[in-house]
Amino acid sequence: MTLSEEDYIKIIYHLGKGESGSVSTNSIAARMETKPSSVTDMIKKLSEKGLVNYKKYQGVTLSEYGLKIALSIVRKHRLWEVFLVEKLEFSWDEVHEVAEQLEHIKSEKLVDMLDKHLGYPQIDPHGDPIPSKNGEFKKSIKRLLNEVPIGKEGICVGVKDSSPPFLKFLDKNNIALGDTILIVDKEEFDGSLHIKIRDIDIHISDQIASNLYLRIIE
Amino acid sequence: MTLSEEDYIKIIYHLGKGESGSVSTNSIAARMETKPSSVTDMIKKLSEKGLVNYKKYQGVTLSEYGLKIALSIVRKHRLWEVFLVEKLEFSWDEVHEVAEQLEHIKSEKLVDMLDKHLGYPQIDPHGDPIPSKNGEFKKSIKRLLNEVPIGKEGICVGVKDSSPPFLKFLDKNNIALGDTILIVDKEEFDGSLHIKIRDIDIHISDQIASNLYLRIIE
DNA sequence: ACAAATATTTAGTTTTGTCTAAATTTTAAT
DNA sequence: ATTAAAATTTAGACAAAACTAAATATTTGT
Repeated sequence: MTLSEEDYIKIIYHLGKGESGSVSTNSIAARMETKPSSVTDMIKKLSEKGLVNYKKYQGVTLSEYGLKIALSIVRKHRLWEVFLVEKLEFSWDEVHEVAEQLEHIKSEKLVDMLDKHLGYPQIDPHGDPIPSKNGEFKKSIKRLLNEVPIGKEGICVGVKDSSPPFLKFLDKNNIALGDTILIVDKEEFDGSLHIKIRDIDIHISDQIASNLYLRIIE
Repeated sequence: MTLSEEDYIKIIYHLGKGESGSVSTNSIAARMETKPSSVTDMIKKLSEKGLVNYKKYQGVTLSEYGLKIALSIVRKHRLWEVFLVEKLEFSWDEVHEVAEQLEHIKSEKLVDMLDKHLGYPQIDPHGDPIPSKNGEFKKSIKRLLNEVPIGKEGICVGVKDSSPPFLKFLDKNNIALGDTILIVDKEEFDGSLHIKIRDIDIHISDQIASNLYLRIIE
């Protein structure tokens, strides 16, 4: 698989999730920032290699084999994103471009060991689920932090209240988009939460918790 | 810089260290596993871009700019090797192929943060020094472990005694080529050493220490 | 010094992934 | 149901990086 082929497969995968069935030449061209004629050429090649199902003028879908490849690329991309945020202090919005490069590195052992090193994460800093080695997916849902059950962990993916004081609070407490948050305990009395973030325990009020969105696994 | 150009620059750098002055077309071709005619083509391109000094039939040397690029690639390669061994449990002999790919990832922040994450290592798992961000090099020397001064650290790069019992001993104590070893203390009484390896303190006899080679910085 | 051996370069192709321009098919509108 | 618009494909070309075969330079052995 060349770099370019992998990019096409990944894009067809992402566009295909829109559930409209098959993916159009034009939409691929737009995402690849290339011309439709180039896309046609590449699709033919991918089709000959058995990675996609293609009928002229009818758009394209991933074959079973193509889907497997796509999932392995997505897996790599998201694991690297976790690595960049958790280990190298990248912020949520800086990771994509670099992960885009790292996802093409070819080494099964590298991916396995990276997965282990990161503690087998199931979700990336954008809250998207990470496919397992054999391509299985957990579904993820978005919840306000105060609605997440005790013991669950999730990724911080957004705020309900975006007022400067609230954002300042988050900043002061070192809570950023992309951070993993574990709900350690909840006080019955006032609904306040004990959470663990970057291995540090902090205590936050229900008011804060009801303005932070987490993405959690099912 | 394309991938291929980077490979050429790196190879010219390594061959050039042989101090014969300029690097021959043939030697580059051998290392690149390509044909001399292809090398000539590429050298012309690199020369036009100001990365190398080239006169027909006279071989090639890196320009100042080319050297800067080469050092940055070497730096990346060796930092990734440290990462693979220290963080992902790769062994000394598994890292090269993967680092060969990782060295081409383009992100200044990635390299800086990786360097920080690894604790600014000065030497890679093969005992070769890692150029600093601005291309400076420490010289490295090979020493028997029992000749390394207290407080120094080095990389395990070889054994003097390669008998099965000795190798078995190393294995049992989790000492492998590529491991970083810190000399914590030496017992005056019997010359035995307290060393730290992978964050674990162990105590080894002088007999062991006099059969293990470390590579240390200056 | 000069022929033979070796090293290097040139010339002309190939492959990959792209492009433009033109042709064709599908979709949408009336 | 036609036709205009949009989407897609074909045909022909190009740049990068490689190749083969042939030509040219350099080095070496005597």
